[in-house]
Amino acid sequence: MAILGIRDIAALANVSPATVSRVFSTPEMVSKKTLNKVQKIIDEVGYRPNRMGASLRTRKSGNIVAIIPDITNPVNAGIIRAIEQGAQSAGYSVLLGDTQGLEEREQHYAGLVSHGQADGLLLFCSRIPFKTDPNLPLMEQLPPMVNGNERIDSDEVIQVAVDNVAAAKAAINYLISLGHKRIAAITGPGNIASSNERLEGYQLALNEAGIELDSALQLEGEYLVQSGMDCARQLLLLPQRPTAIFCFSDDMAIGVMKFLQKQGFVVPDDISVMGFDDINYAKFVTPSLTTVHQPLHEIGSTCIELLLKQLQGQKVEPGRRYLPFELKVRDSTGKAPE
Amino acid sequence: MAILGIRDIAALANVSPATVSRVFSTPEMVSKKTLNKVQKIIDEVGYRPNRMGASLRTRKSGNIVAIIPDITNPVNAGIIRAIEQGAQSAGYSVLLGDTQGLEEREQHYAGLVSHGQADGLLLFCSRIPFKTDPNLPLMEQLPPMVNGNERIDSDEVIQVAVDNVAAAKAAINYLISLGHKRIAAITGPGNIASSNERLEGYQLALNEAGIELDSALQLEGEYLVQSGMDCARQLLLLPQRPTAIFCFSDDMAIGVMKFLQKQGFVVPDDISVMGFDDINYAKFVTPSLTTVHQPLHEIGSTCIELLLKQLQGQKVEPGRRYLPFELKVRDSTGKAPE
DNA sequence: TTGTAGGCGTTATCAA
DNA sequence: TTGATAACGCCTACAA
Repeated sequence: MAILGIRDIAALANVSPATVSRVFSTPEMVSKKTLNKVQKIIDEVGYRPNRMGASLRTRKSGNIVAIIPDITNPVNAGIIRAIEQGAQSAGYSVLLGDTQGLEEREQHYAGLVSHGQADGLLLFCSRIPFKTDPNLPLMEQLPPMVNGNERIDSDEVIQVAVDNVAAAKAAINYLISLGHKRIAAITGPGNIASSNERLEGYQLALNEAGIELDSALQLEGEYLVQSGMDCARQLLLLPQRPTAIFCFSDDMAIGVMKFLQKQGFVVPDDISVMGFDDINYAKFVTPSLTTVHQPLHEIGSTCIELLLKQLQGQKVEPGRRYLPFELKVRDSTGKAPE
Repeated sequence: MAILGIRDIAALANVSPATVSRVFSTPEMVSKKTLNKVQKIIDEVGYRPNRMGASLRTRKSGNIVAIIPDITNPVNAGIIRAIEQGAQSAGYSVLLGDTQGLEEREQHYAGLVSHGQADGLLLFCSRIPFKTDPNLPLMEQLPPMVNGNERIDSDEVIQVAVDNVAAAKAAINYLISLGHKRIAAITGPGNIASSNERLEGYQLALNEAGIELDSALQLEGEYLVQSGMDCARQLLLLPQRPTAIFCFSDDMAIGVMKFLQKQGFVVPDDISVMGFDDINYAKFVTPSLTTVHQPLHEIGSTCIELLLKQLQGQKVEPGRRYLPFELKVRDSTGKAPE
């Protein structure tokens, strides 16, 4: 049995193809009687309109692309889930663009929009994956797009994220309030915007408290458990050890705790550890991890919402939207030792 | 500037649309000279062929759908990453179908294939999301499809997974070898195929060792950390406590350990805990978790490979492919107490 | 409320 | 090696 098209259905129902089309797109414009008649045929033969034909005509694919560095990262996974839900309930499908941080792949996936394979873009990295003419306004050169998590340095892009500077500041202020003065920071990779913002918040908080910065206490990690362990080792070798370690991701914090414990240190009595993200496991490691909560679902749903608005032709104001973070105090932080 | 089409390029380059098309699809059939000429125009105006037009003609969308219950689960995320890589390097894009376990959503996403929006299907649940006629051979009614992880009861479907029965058996045999006789099992939801297989392996291993089954030691969880904690509480309330607990997911094992420790038990001295999956955090919790390793990357890459083969018109034998699991012995299991 | 007709952008077939 | 022509399946003025 060959696959039937709209004309076959029309013939079987004794109506025109246009009417069949209307049954799907604007059923209120079809009389009850014909509607039933056509519907019956459709159900009988199991006709499904071909999306490609429709897309070609309407110039809408019904897809959006989400460009993320790593779906394996719980932060991204949480965001993507919210995106997928929002997209689905608006009739859109989500194309997954896992880039492993590679610019080449970011461009590949952004290209899907240029090819008409997707209508809009959700971008979770800090590069704009399009060649743009600096003489023209940026907004006019970009497709419907929302940038999440990683800041892009432009006021013309719609951005959704937590205020990383303020969040890091809040984290450090809490540690300071516990009496800590030698506070180490384990950052993410130096080319990641969010990591640099957190670093800024860290330095700001220390400055405001009149604590001198010590570059030996500032280590660069890779947002992975293993780099937490590596950095912890380095910090323990210091002549003057920190009394608290602020990690820019929970994974690294987990690595730090693991290493400290292996070396016989007690967290938080000897050294306090603070994370960032509040992944699921943060409350289940031992001791449970004090960390900065990111509202993953809200980040994802805000991103998709703003994108859908654009796709529906509504104007969305460019610029940053900050979503609220929350300091989750648990058991990995405590008073500074004497 | 309006978007240019293939005819515009053809006009600019003084060739026919067919030639421009060939520059993309079969450049070896175009003379060097015309190739260069056309290429130059393409680069100048930044022409990108519209995928919808091509798809309509070729009846290939270039997309595949991955239907998974929850992208937030590290097991799924790991598999998806491998899938995405394999798909991308073959020129396919991956549509993400996160279903939250809802049959309705499974069908929605499977529908993308019927609508021509995707060419094939990767299925990580145990229902076939198509209405099929039981009188006809199943294979002829299904689109190119591969089923991963969750068994479907049919020899006509291509399936890729770990041998859950054997894996669970190996896990229990190891516990038995440590002297454990009262071994509890915390299963996944009762409608999940993989969970039932693991349960089968658990029972088989105990039977073969001549250990009587005790239904009080067999609890149903939800694959979540929280249900691990809940089940652990129940087990501790038993008149005869287990000396070992086998959890059908690492998340539940982490919950179990957390609860045991909170109650003052020492793992593994008082009670041994074994997980399943070997997620990233398994080796970083305290004590590090003994568990059954699933080869996530290999599962994903095998799935996509078998799907791509079908999409290229090659015949793929239906039936199950088992990928090797591995027992990872760490610190959460030890000799049974006297 | 329904039908007619043309075209969305590409590729496949066939002929040159 | 290249070109002319006809679909692919659908939607949407416009006309009836």
